[in-house]
Amino acid sequence: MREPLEPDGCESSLAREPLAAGQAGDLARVFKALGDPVRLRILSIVAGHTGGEACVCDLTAAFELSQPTISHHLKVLKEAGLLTSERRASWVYYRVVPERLAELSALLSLPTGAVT
Amino acid sequence: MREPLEPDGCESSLAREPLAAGQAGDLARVFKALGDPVRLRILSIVAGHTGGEACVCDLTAAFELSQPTISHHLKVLKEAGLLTSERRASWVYYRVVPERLAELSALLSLPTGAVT
DNA sequence: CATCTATATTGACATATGTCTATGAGGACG
DNA sequence: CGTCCTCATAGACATATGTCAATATAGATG
Repeated sequence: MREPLEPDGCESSLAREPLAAGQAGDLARVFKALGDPVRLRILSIVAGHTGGEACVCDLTAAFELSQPTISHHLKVLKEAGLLTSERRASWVYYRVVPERLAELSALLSLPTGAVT
Repeated sequence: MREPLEPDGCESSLAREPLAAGQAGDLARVFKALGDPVRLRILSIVAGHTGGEACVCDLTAAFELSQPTISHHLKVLKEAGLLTSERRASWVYYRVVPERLAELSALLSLPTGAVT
């Protein structure tokens, strides 16, 4: 889940051609990771955090959920390629992967001059 | 699920400010709808179909899944505001809602000159 | 009206998912 | 070295989800 979501230089759009089953599976995993309110908020907090990163303690403080639950969501986001983590001393800092978001964003933007 | 995903003229980005719990819930429902390979392929087929629309028969033909299963996925996509349907004679035609995709696309595109 | 075709709904069932508690692992620090 | 502190993993459990077979609904057509 670290490689680009699409095979090649084709920078995509859902409408370009029928999504192959394989690509659809990879993509679905990423969107599924986004398909939870807590994970969306985590992503939003990390993205908006000063320095572009947030430690787990910042996140657990932002929710009324157990620390393991937050940890679980972070794992899902990381495995979807949406976050990276780095340990510094006792703390683990998470950052968003902007390229990943950009890929999704591009995929969802339909060609403006679509054939109608 | 037909209203815009964000309250106001704020055209968004995940990083702009911590996503409120309510917005996150609405958004998550939409991303969850995208979080299935079959639904992504359905969306792709409809988006890429001549005339911008496809009838259910086009879709059932494209998968090795039962007709009720396809119907179920269409319902999920429709309730997420990603598709609309229109009945003409015996057939029901589905179309993507480009505004909805555009909203998501905008939300996922981080501000380029992000504060680092 | 009877019937056929296209699509939707219902109910059932196996699997996936989100959450928790309990516990483990990695460093800091006395 | 023992003890905190921060974070991750494991296991359990209730609920959600994807799928199917069976059935219902809507419109066309004889």
